[in-house]
Amino acid sequence: MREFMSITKALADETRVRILMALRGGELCVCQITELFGMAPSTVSKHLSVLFQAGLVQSRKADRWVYYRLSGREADATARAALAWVAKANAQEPQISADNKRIKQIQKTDLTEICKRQGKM
Amino acid sequence: MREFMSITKALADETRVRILMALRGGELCVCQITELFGMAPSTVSKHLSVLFQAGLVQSRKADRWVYYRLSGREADATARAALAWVAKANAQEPQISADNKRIKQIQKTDLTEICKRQGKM
DNA sequence: TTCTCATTTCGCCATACATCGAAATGAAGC
DNA sequence: GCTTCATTTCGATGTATGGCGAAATGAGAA
Repeated sequence: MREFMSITKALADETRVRILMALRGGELCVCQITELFGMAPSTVSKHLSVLFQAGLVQSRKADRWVYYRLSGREADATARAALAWVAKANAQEPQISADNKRIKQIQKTDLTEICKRQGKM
Repeated sequence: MREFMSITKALADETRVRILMALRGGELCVCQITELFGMAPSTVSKHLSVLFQAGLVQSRKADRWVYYRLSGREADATARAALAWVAKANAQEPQISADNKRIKQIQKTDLTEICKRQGKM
């Protein structure tokens, strides 16, 4: 039950749901997600931590950046079902479409450039 | 998105999840649910209100009591999928089994008797 | 080792929410 | 119409959580 509640609590915040939907297009590094929401890096990091604790996302470190992606086979059936539910429910949401557009732009920018901007927060 | 978040927020409380699982055995009146959790009637009523706003449960008034049940065809696809996910994820939970046992006991007791006890809260 | 720098952790503040008791509601019976 | 009584609403309180900035972390470069 504890595990299940960690998932529902993770899903009970709009920013975290938007992060999950953003990751459907493939892995993103912390600074890219930070850029997408215009929030402080520490805030985004905390959100990612909550999603990770719930088993909904995985991370890998490469070069100077940490990349997050949706959990696949690593996740148990409940987490996978949650991800499927979230994906289906929000597929048509305007907010998500807007996010996806923005992500495409962000992905064209060099990571170093993005991180430089965030140094001032 | 607002609708979806109302569902995830409704699911982000253990008591509310237990209520949903309890209702899988059929409709229950407010005082029976109150008896199950040993909470104040006002607290249980608030929880049921949250579940109702999210479209996860329906209610009907009969005699002196209000009965709540899981939403069926009334609910949209997202809410129904949520209920299915919750049911599957918690089917084997010890806490839920214990609740189900307790409910069977409660259902043997007369509603008037249950409500009398709660008058003192 | 020392420096750099993306990320995380920590401390703080404001807001949201679970819970309770008391008062309001409103339907059924007298 | 008045009373009863299950439920809901209201108001207050403590706790949990989202947000930020500052400091800590830690891996790679110099």
